[in-house]
Amino acid sequence: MALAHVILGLLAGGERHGYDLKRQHDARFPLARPLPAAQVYATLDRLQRDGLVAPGAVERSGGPDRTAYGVTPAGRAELERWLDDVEGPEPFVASPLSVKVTLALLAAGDDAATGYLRRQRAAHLARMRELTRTVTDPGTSIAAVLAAGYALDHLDADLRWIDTALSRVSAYSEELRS
Amino acid sequence: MALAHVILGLLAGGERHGYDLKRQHDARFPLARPLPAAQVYATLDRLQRDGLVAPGAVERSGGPDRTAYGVTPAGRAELERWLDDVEGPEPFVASPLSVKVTLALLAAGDDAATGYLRRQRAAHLARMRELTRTVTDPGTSIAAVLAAGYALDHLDADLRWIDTALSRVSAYSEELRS
DNA sequence: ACAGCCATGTAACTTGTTACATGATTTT
DNA sequence: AAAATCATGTAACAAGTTACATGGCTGT
Repeated sequence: MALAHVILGLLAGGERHGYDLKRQHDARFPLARPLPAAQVYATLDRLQRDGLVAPGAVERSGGPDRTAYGVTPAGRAELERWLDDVEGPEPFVASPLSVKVTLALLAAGDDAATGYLRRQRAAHLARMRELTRTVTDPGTSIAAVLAAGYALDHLDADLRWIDTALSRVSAYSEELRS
Repeated sequence: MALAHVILGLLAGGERHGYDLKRQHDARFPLARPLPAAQVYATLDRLQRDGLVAPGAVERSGGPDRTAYGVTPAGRAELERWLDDVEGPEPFVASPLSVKVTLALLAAGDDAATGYLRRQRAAHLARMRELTRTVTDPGTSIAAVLAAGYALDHLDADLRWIDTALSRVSAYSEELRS
């Protein structure tokens, strides 16, 4: 229910209609994938079904009717609960990188896994150069700087992992084969 | 189609039946969430529909029939394509952390966002202590060490982000309100 | 005898994705 | 006049999750 909470949060400031929510989202999260409008309407339907939002004012001006939605008391309670909750201790760890390396080792051998790690390393470095440009550009908003910084830190974490993985490929490969 | 590729990879070593794939998965990815068996059968159905796997030998021994599946040539090609592909340049960045902080700022103000960041920081540190125990335990398999190391690096990246975010809450808050 | 794992599957449901239809307004 | 964007929605589909039904085998 990730998107549902985002929409609740955006509605907390007052009633808004569907497309407006899409615009708010795209403005607030500049480096995130633009939200497909269709998903907003679908999510609003579910939120209304669950009693967390309710339709309010309807604006009729030329084009199609614009129905604004507002957060109900139950919705406000749910939003508060979610905001208070720390992002789960994540009891499980499954990284896309290690999954791919493991399967490359199993299905195609050490060389394939090593090659993959090296290519991934290069791709990460290229992406990091791009993001660094974004961060250092003085015209970038704080929201975009924070988002890009987050991505940079995590790409760097990936790089560290890639290097330890490279140094252990042969030992890991042996373990898998046993 | 994440799980589909995992299953293709596990089948690359030879025919296996559904439950065996679940066991393989859980053994290969020790810190990942155990794979619900039902999902294996559903995914095998889709893979068969798409011509990437084909049913092979059927073992009939006491219990229910065990149908083993094998990778077709098309499946092998798809697996190779996927293994060669580096994990996308991820053109979009949306971090659960920054989403929550942004919404906390919008919906509940600076104090709520700051409080959330501090609580999240404490939760991360606790989780990192746990994972460090796993990594340093000499009995841990290489697979588990790699998985835990990955998680540790990324929790550390989160911590760095949390600290920069804490130092910019008020500036960010102003930007959002403008 | 009973608990628990092995093994297969069905059904219902939730979230997210894509493509499409419709038509108005705004910009070039 | 054409193209882009505003704005709403439907329909079909993909992927993952949970609960359940069924029955055999294994260990205590």
